[in-house]
Amino acid sequence: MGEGRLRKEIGKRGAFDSSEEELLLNLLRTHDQLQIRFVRLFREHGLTPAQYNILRILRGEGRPLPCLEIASRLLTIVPGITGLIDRLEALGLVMRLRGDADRRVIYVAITEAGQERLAGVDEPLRRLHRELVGHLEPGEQRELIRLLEKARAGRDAGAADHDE
Amino acid sequence: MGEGRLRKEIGKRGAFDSSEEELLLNLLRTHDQLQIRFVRLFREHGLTPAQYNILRILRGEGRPLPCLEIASRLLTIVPGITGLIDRLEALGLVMRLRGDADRRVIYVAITEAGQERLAGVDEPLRRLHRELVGHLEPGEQRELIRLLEKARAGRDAGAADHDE
DNA sequence: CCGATTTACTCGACGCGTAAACTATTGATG
DNA sequence: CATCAATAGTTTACGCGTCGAGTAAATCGG
Repeated sequence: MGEGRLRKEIGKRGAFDSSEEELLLNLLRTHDQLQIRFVRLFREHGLTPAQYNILRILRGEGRPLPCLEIASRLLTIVPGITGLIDRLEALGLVMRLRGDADRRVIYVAITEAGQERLAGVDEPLRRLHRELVGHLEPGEQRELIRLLEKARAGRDAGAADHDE
Repeated sequence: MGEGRLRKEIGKRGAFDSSEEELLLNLLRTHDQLQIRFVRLFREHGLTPAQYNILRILRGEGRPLPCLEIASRLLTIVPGITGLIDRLEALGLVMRLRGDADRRVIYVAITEAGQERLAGVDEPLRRLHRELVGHLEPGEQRELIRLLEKARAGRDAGAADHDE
């Protein structure tokens, strides 16, 4: 039954080539389903996931950040940032500040409206978190976290500690 | 200790709100890192992930499929299919066949070139699968699969039909 | 001080996911 | 047969990730 379910969902013909493949397809599939829920929630609050992430980073940092700093934390490639900031600025949720020391840098700051928008998302988001994975036992959650971290460590193990 | 690492990567300020949040962020983050590798591999073969998935579905099924049938297996919303098929057709990897019985239906068939393109990806993809998660013990892989399925089942299971 | 390089960011183009509205064909109903 | 609803697929519009190329400000060699 472990393999029958995903195979049916994806519409594959034969068995999985390997347990690695089954695992990765499960991971991708799970992500997709979760993502759909997050997208919906953010949309209800007039935000996209990318916009939410930027606001979240700015709030977390507590000070304006350069565009490139934001980009590096998003794992997103640089050029996309401009448009994202454009839209957030048009929504009045962030503002651009030109740097004094280095005038090449443009700092992005979250506005009051941005803070409020974010605050409105906090509680529904917590509820969604519980809805999505709250049915896993605490021990299962820890184990899942451990396995995911181990999976990721396989790739960047040696590089993990060179912090950013 | 398991929480220090992701927090540093994402650039969060405080601790996680909950283990649910930590779990979900780990999942999203893991997916992103894996996805980067898949995208690269497919690009080396002149394909995008979406294009690969369509070819894979067609090969797996072994017969032409209607557009909507493909869309339903991709978890992708319908309209995107048109453009995907357009590009695959332009690349000569699939072709459209008008249905005899029902002339509304357009069947999509994989071509010889499509089969060959796909065959060229098979082995590198298997290698990538092993590289990405091959360092997990077989037991860990099974457990991870089980936990991911359980995580997904929380959503699908009872609530699948009331589909908000 | 002038020109070349570097840094930080922007612009244009393409692929794709999503939603809303449209066309074409089919099947049911009168 | 005429018409209307449902179905298959497309078009259009927008947001976003990605790539390649471009611009403005700082920095460095002369």
